[in-house]
Amino acid sequence: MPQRFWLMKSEPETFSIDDLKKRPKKTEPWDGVRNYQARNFMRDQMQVGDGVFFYHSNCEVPGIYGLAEIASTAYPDPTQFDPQHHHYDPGSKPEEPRWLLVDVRYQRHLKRPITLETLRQHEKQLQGLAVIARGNRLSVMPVRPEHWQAILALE
DNA sequence: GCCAACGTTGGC
DNA sequence: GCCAACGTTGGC
Repeated sequence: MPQRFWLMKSEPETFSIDDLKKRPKKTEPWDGVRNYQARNFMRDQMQVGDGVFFYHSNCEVPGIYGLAEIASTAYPDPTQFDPQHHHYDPGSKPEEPRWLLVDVRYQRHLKRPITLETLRQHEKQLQGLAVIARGNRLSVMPVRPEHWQAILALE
């Protein structure tokens, strides 16, 4: 199967690309996804080695700040079973987990961020890129190979 | 199955 | 902090 590409959002105050770089093995379980469409991408399509744009959302300058890769296939997100956890889901049972995650491994920072504003400036070239679509709220979204290349060329 | 109310996301 | 967009919930 050919390599796929993804864009994954994180609020940098919660977990930034710098945090990912500091993790043991530079790898982190991407927990807390509680959206079925995003879960299905992880469950059905993500493969080890897929490319990831690490996107900072809900911050001063939203945009892509670094590159990462998918480091595992999907497995159950343990935080869904922890009553103390912010992402606890009382409706999910261990024998039938509702929510999954993948491990994400740091690759590198971009020389400078590719901001949302920059992406929008290239909307012609990036037709269909979900992150610049109006009202889009998905935290995990696919990036077409031609868009991946075009965005990297903006670095 | 409809749809109003509500909660969350996330840019600005 | 505002608020538009949109997903989810729950009454009917």
